[in-house]
Parts: sequence; structure tokens; C-alpha cells
Amino acid sequence: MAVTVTTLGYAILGLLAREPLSGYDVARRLRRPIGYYWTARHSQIYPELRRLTADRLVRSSEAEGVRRRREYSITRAGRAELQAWVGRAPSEHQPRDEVCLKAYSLWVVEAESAITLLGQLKQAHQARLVEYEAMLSSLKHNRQTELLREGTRSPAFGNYATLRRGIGYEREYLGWLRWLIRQLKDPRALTRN
Amino acid sequence: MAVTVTTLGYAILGLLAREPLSGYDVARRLRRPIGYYWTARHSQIYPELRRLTADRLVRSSEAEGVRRRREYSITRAGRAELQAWVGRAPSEHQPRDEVCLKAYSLWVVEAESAITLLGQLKQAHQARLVEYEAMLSSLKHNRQTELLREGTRSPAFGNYATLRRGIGYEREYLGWLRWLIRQLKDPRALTRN
DNA sequence: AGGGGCATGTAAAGAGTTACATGATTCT
DNA sequence: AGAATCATGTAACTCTTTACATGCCCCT
Repeated sequence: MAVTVTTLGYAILGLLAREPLSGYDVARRLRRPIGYYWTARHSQIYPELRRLTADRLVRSSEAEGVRRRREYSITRAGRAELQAWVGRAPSEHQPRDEVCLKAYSLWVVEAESAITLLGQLKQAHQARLVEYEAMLSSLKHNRQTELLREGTRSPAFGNYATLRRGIGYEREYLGWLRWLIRQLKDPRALTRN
Repeated sequence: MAVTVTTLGYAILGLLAREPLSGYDVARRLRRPIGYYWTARHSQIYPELRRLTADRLVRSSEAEGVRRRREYSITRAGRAELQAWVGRAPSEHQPRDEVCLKAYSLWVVEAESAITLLGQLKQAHQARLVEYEAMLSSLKHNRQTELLREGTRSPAFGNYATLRRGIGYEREYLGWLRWLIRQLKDPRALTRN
């Protein structure tokens, strides 16, 4: 009886709580997290949607369009399940970061090759930060009235919160990368912090 | 021929590049990442060590102690493989963060229940930050001469770099949590940033 | 004598990625 | 006509977690 929903299931419920979507649309939104820290591929999503349907947390309707398309929407039970999960303390499991794992072994390589790698990473994270900042200003521009009217009970607040986290994360990451590069370029700097 | 090593394999090589260890010791170090962003259980580690042995990246020796204990050390090939991996651009895959995923759906619950949850998270991250900061000062105290002498080519530099990342991460996380709590306590604050 | 830590494994299940597979529609 | 995108699925494999399993040593 007690349905157990996977984290991916909750990610999907979180999307469907905002608007009904097809499996394809869910997959598109989960392809890369846009200030939204979860990803999945369509091969994982389609079966999960069927599981959620079986558990009556979502409902599917064959859409009447020309194209084959099944649209999913959240049920009352689904929304209740989502609310319960959001309020529950999450099982804190450590973030895995391959770059940080590399940093732990950075001492085994020559400074030059480390600097090249870190420079590439810096570029990539800078680009992502710029992207997130653009999204933040467009969010503020497009959904300001919604935010002012509904406050923290508006879906836009969820977007805002995750975007803010994404931006903070990238800024801190960049700061760390810059610090690392500085250390490698001038090892005597180690004494100074 | 071309050996393919998993990320876990590199995590283990990174530990063995510092000192020879038993499977048990590797497991203990990977139980929770101490400023070290990777975790694994012993059930994953023992088979991985045998794979690395088969690939000649590590070498095992039945230690002569009373207790059954197999000690692993890195080979020259293993060190070369580790160096190659460290210098290679990592396949940037997005961090998964269940808390951030919850934040995306935070708008579906009442502010009070969200505040309770976030307060618990704040406590937990504050404790971890304190722990990391204590580790940083003990690192500076115990390995300063090593750092000054060998600079970025000392294992201690790896510890230092990851710890710094851990501290920065936790600080930024805490800042975000505090911001979220502020928003939920006073929704009108949304207009002010 | 019993509990906790040392020490090493296997098995099964769950989560996630990659590859295989198909077909329609829309735009250029 | 061809490419891109919409749209949905399955299969195989890899990675990770949880549970099962055993036994020794050390301290109180």
C-alpha cells in the first residue's frame, strides 16, 4: 500500500505540479538542470511515468492531437505525496564531485598540466554563471508580478530559489578555481593564506 | 589492452598514491568524504581493488601480522594512470542535490513546514563547517613545513585544496539556507533582492 | 563473557547511462 | 529531399546501495 517514490519520481511530480506535460517535455526539462539540480534521460523517465501512473500519483490522457502524445498531470494524491516529501528531512548524501576528487590528487602532476585543466574548467563555469545570471534577470522581469502577488507560494519562487543556489554555487566554484590557479602559478602564495 | 578505470578506481589510486592501505582502510577513508568529494562502501571497494590488481595498477601483499590483512600499494603504472586522469578534462556531469530539488517545489508547502526543514539543514551544515574549519587549522598546524618545503607537489596540498573547497561549499550553502529562511519568514523581502 | 572495532567477502536490488529502435511532423 | 525536432519505447550494462555472512582481536 505505502507507495515508495524514487527521487526521480519526486523530480517529475515537481514538474507536473506546475503544469501537465508529456514524457518528452519532462525529459527536455530534465536534460540539463537549469538552476535545477537533477537530471535524467528519457529512457529513465518513460518507465517512471508509468510507475507513477500505476501508483495513481499522476494521470495520463492520450492527447487528441495529430501526433501520438500522452499528457501527464498530477493527481491530488500526487500533490500530497510531493508535499510530504518536501517537508521531510532529506537523507543527506554527500555530493560527488569528480573535479574535487582530482584536486585531492593534484599534487601528483606538474603545475603546468594542472593549470591548463583548471583554466578550461574556469571557462566552462564562467559561461554557466553568465547563463544563470541571464536567467535570473529574465525571471525577475517576466514573473515579478506573480512573485509579488503570491510570494513564496508561487512556482516562480521555486525557480528563483534554485537559480539563486546555482549562481551562488558557480560563484564559489569559480573563486576556488581561481585560488587553485593562483597557488599553482606561485607556490610561495601558500604561505599567505 | 587499454585499461579503463572507473572513477572509484581513481579515488582509490589517489589514496594509495599517498600510502599503502588495506581494503578496510580505503573503505574507512571513503566512508564519508573529509573535504574529499567521493564516497563508497566496502562492498564496492574490495572488488574494485581486485580489478585494479588485475590491471597491475596496484599490488597486494598479504601482510604478516596475526590478523588476516591484505595491503595494497600503487604501482608505477598506477601512478602514471592517475597522473593521466588528473590532467584530463573531466566529463562535467551536473551535481545532483536533493535539497535543491526540494527547493524547486518549496512553493507547494506552507512556509512553516519549510522553515522547520531548512532550520534542521542549517544546523547540520553549520556543524560540518565547524568540523572542516577545525580540520583546516589542524592541517595548517601539522603540515605547514611539508607545505612550505614541497608546495603544490605535496599530498598535503591535495588535502588543503579539497578542504578549502569543502569550506567554501558549506559557507555558500549556509548563506543560501539563511536567505531562504529569511524569504519564508518575511515574503515581502522578495521585493528587496 | 560481551561489545566494538578490525577485516573481508558475496548477493540482490535499485539507480543511472548508453545504445538500439521506430516513426511522424515541421521547417528549409 | 533532408535535417531537425517531436515522440515513445526497450535492452544491456555499469554503478551504487543494502543486506547477508563470517570470524578474529582487544578491551572492560
